[in-house]
Amino acid sequence: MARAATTTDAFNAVAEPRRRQILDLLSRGERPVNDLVALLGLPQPLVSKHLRVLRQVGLVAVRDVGRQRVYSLNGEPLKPIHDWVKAYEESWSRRFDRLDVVLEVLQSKEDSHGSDSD
Amino acid sequence: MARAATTTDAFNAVAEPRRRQILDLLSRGERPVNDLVALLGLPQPLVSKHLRVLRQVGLVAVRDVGRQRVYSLNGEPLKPIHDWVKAYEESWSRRFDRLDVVLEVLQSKEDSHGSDSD
DNA sequence: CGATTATATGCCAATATCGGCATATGTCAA
DNA sequence: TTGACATATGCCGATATTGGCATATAATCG
Repeated sequence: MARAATTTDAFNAVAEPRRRQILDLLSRGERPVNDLVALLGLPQPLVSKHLRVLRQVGLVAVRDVGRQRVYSLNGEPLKPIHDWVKAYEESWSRRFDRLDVVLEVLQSKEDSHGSDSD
Repeated sequence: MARAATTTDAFNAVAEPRRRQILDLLSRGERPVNDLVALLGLPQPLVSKHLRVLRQVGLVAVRDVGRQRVYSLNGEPLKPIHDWVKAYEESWSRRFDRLDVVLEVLQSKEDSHGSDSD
């Protein structure tokens, strides 16, 4: 085995920061590839490759306009991510409701287990 | 280069479904490793390895209790994920506000570009 | 047709993963 | 001390990634 393919999931596809950047740009409106290339300052083949991954998980759609390919956002595959993290929202916003847990965290940081930093 | 380390980010750490499962279990309360092993039905070394990754990105904390190591959830590193996806929430909940985009998606699916299924 | 523009693909190197299995480390009990 | 229990680590194989560079494919223009 190995790590799951980046095209398995939105989870996996979006773990790559550049792909998140691309989505962020597209959220402002559709763009042809070369626009993205210019905005990102990355080599064109690399951008095309990232777009391919995003296409395969359905996060972007393409449309042909002359010799350009215009990419647009399709956020729906992000919903599972949203749904999943949303359940944890309280764990940081109301995190002092469970002081015991906080204390445990602090305690384990002071303890002697190689300080779990690795 | 290669793919970013799983320990780089919460984004990367959480791309692995088993690690999400572990967090889901811990969200119900802290647990020693063997509890998780039993609940997940996975080999113990594998669980320990996943826990290590989660520890390295700060998603879990450990506490020693006798010869057991009790793991607990720390959701805070998930906040960046939440913040990021949240911005896209409208793109699926209000997705018919931009009918043009929807039409483009449909159109590109009918078009002849190898149907972007790959 | 040939040239140019726009984008996608192919191949390569380097890397780090996940899972399997064996084993090290650590802790408590007799 | 010896042993049993709980957990972590080490090494291995197989795989797939990201980025680089060259090149293929596609479409438009003269």
